Amino acid sequence: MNWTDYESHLEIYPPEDFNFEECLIFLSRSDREILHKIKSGSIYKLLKVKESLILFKIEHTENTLKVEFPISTPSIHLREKVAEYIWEWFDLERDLTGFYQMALHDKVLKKLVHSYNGLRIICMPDLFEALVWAVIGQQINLTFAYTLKKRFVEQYGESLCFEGETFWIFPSIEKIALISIDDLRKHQFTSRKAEYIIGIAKTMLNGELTKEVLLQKQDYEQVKKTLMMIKGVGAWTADYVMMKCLHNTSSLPIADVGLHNAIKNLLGLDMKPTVEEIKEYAVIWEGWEAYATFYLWRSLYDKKI
DNA sequence: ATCCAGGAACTGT
DNA sequence: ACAGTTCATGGA
Repeated sequence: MNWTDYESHLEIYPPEDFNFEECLIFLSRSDREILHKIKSGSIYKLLKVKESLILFKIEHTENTLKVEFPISTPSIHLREKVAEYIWEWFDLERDLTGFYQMALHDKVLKKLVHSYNGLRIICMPDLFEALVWAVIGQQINLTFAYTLKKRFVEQYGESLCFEGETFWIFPSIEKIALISIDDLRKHQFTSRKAEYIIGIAKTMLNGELTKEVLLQKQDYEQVKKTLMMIKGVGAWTADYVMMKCLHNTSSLPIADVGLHNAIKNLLGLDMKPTVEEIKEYAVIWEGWEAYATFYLWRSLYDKKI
């Protein structure tokens, strides 16, 4: 992590090939997103660290991320936690050289890495949030998924008001472990989704599942298998979480409809590719499947047909 | 109206 | 292992 603490604010120094504008495009993809706000090119987010609510603002100038604290400046310990969160959020530890070299030889990715150079996987550092968001997104369109997430956060999350705006924290494991399926059904969650989400909260509350334990496992299949033992987590969700939360660049949510559509658009296919065809495209991606997927998802935001 | 959406579990073979 | 079925709801 490359940063400096200036007591009143922080400066974080991303790698050369980091594109803040691309981050903003991704973070602006839904007007129903309530876990951060974008205002005048700056990102605002509320974070909870050890019972402290911290509102921070990220500005970008000359490839430096300047982090300020509009409400009050937290302690040095918490400032470091904020820096760590941001470093992880934008996957700043990643060296993308290998990805870009590989992509030059790939007909699918070649144009994308040129257009979106510096785009990094926008992560979800919190495992519970990543799992719940993935379950919410299963088999429904993204717009509705964001609606469900908004209801979920506004009903069960913590919030804080500042200058007439409300900032939200994703609901805690403790809180969700105690609600009932019917509580979520009132918000148009299907009973199945409700059951999965509450089950995940209960499993994590018992300490049976933590990000640390998953990160300790080195073997890709072992991590995936562990995740898939959770009811409601299939192959797609496991890969999604490995990609967005565990920073596993080899994860490939191969059943993903967005991935299929992106390839179809990009190659001008008449029909969406089959899983077998995607496996063939993905051979060259080895080691960078997650980044290939993320760049393909990004391409979906360009061409609204 | 109709199709389908950033799927998963269950069932039967 | 593998394919078909069911679940449920809103978006376009």
